[in-house]
Amino acid sequence: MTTVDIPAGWPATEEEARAVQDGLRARVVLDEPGPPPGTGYVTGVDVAYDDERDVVAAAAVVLDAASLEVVAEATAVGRISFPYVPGLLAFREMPTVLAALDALPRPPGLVVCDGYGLAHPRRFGLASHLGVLTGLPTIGVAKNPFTFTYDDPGAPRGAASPLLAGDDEVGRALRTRAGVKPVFVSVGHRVTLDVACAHTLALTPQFRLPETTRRADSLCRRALQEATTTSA
DNA sequence: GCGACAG
DNA sequence: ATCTTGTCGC
Repeated sequence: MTTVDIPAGWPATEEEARAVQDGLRARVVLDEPGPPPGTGYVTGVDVAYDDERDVVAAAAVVLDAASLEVVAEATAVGRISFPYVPGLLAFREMPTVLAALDALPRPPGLVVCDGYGLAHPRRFGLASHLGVLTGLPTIGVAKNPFTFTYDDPGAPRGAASPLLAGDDEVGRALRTRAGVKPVFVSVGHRVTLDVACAHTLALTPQFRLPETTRRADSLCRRALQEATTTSA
């Protein structure tokens, strides 16, 4: 497990953070299909917080895309780098997530984020942000529709409907388990929405949320517990 | 101006 | 995100 410092020059205000998003947004690549689902590696990243102690823990878990077995994992802990502000989540998670990815013993392949990519007030959610900073293909799979609207997809697994920001399709509500609340998929970087949804379905053979985020979620919680329980 | 709002 | 055990149900 590695320890991270907040990068020098990290945005300190909402205004600065929004300016960073506006400056980076043009670097998002949307015309690449992305890695084919079911092959290579897929990595889940997630973060857990202890606001009381100002501690954040991130985890990156690499799965074999075909078997969904864990082949590598890494964690990082640091100080909370930004308050939670809807639309600025990336500034809260990025430094620690980047450190966890760096600590991985092998390339991550496609990265699956817990949150949004293109589906964002300025079309630059944390998945897009992470993709631009790392150059990796990324997607976002969120548990809530945020400020967007959608028609409920049909009940069967695989059913989907557009996630809308006004008239723009910024993502998709995707049913990963029959009769269960859908997840909300959006493109991050270097992946197509169709491919992002295909990956999401490949990663949810049994549960609503992708195996990648389930694995990363439990790992970062353990890392946080350890960092909080252990002295120092 | 007020409320809602990824994690 | 986080506070939080057992319990109802497939």
